[in-house]
Amino acid sequence: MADVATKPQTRAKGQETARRVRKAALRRFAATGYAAVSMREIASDVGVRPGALYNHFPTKQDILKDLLLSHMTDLLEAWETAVFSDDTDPLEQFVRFHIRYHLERADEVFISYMELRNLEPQNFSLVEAERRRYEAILTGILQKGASEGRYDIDDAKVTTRAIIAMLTGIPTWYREGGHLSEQEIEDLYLTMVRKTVAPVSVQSQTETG
Amino acid sequence: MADVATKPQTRAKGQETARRVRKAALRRFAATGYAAVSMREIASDVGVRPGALYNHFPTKQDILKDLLLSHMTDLLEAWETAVFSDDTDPLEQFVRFHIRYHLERADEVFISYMELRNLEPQNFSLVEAERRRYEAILTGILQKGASEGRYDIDDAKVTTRAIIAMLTGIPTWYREGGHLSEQEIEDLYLTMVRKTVAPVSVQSQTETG
DNA sequence: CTTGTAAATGAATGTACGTTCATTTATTTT
DNA sequence: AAAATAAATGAACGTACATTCATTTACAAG
Repeated sequence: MADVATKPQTRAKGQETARRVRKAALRRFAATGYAAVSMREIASDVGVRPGALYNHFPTKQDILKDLLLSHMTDLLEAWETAVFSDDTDPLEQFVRFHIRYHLERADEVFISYMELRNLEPQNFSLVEAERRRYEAILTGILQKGASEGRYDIDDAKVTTRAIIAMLTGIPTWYREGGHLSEQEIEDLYLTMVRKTVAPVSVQSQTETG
Repeated sequence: MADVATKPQTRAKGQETARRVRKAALRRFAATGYAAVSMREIASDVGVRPGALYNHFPTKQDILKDLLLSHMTDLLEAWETAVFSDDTDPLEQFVRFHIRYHLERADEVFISYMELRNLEPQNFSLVEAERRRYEAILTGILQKGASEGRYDIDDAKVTTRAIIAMLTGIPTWYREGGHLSEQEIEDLYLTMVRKTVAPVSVQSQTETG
């Protein structure tokens, strides 16, 4: 066996600590906000002295940047590697994927929205670029459907933001064990999203005046 | 003239200071978050020494509670006193009202969502109760429309949250002077909301598989 | 004019913060 | 076995924090 496979225990231990720092920081940031969390608290969660954190992250700000950026890149990678049966409506794929991914990562979603403003401008730009890439996926699906006459959309970018806001709001109120299953949530939202972009051809109007 | 109308200047000055404290705190909390704002910064904005703040608010926490609670009660009062032409679709009334009110108060909306977690449990409950009252307004409109066959809705509460999330997301990206006017935003979202709750009677399906 | 009171000051309290660093411990490399 | 390196420690750094309070200023009431 070549020495490629050897895993120096010291380095492995260090990476494990870094992982635990990310995990503890994520939970704390989501619970009370970036500014309200001290390095001492994170160190205490990890089981280490505060100074040890600086072997893994140069500053507190870098922990936040790491969390927000990797959330977006993980999201994009998950979409790119997700496998769907080819004959599924792309809009259905996107809606179900988005709901599932975000319900599994309530803390990441929360801090990605909340703590953007605590990023230094340069780090903010990095995260925003990834966010736009993600939105562009849905915009592309909508534009393709519209050009083929399957959807009726006034403004693809506004509709993208409306749909993503609608879907991303779910983790703020959904609780496991509530009266709706995750599957039911998916189905309800898929129906609403489909109606939002549906052709208005023969759709009845709801105005009274 | 009765002495009811007299305004002691000292007290008037104090109320003006309290108003300026709220205003400064609102802007700062929205910009960098509750925990990241110091009483010294607020005092500096107001043009006063830090100790003077305690003549108007017992603690920093009370400033936050004041802002979040009054945002919700102001919102409810604005809805209750809003006058619409009677023949307007209630759903249209609600959508236009919500968008207008929230676009005018981006900072209040932002901190009401962001800083809820920084409220002590008792204050949190007060604000949550008001939020539920507001959601109930839209739920009522949806249920009435559904019972009269004008809307087709699977779950009124889920639909309420979906619509409010969609609408409340607008201030996160809308900027005055952008390529869409506030009127155009209202119209675009009204169309999407109407379609979301429209009867599916003859609506075409968008599935491909 | 005196008394009362609301508002603001200026200084101080003790506490907690992010970060640094010389040193120690544990593991890997030569 | 020696040298190199990664990881963690423990103590310290200067700074900033929310809040308190005796005192002063400015206005109101009797």
